[in-house]
Amino acid sequence: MLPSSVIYYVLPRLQEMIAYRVVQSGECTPLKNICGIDVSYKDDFAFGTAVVMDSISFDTMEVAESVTPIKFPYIPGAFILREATPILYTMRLLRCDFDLLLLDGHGMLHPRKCGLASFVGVLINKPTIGIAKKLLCGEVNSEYFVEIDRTICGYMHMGASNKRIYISVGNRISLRDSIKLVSKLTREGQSIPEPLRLADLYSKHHCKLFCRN
DNA sequence: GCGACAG
DNA sequence: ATCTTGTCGC
Repeated sequence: MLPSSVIYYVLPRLQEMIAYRVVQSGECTPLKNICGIDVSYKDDFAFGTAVVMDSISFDTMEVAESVTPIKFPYIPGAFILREATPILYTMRLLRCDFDLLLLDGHGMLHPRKCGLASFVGVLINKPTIGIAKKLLCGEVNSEYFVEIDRTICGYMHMGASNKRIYISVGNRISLRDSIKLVSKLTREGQSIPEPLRLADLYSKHHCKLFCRN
């Protein structure tokens, strides 16, 4: 089992170092191939699914799936311990390239400005956006921006059926562009951007199929 | 000390 | 996240 000193001292220092590398702005180049990765869990295994989709046509370009052993428990604020490895492993299986990665969890909307999307974004040095269903920290202001210590770190987006999601910069993109892209990539009647919604759907499906044998 | 706490 | 049947609602 993981020593608590790693969770309470080593990991936070690593997160602060990674947060320092986060770039909160992006280039003007069009983001064509969008990747969404999500992970489901069953017993001792993590089932990761990556979906790459064309941002204009919404055509699925590629799907990759992986099964890896679960190494860590879920600890709020230390989510990267549990989910980063399955995500990186699944991403490695992709044959086609992508311009933007969407992840289930926060980016810089995090106590140490380094949630899952920022951690992975800095590691792979690509644009990433964090999309979470619940707040880990911060307060929503009157304009739906989420503040930590009076600094804007994210945005609360109202999806279909009054379902809300919290958007934050992962890496190499602005919050403004993140909000725009999430809206653009979300289908009518849905609240989660399509690549992530499919990744979630497929990973749960893969998980159930796998466990029936 | 107590409660809150991404998936 | 996952464990789980029927059930309330658009």
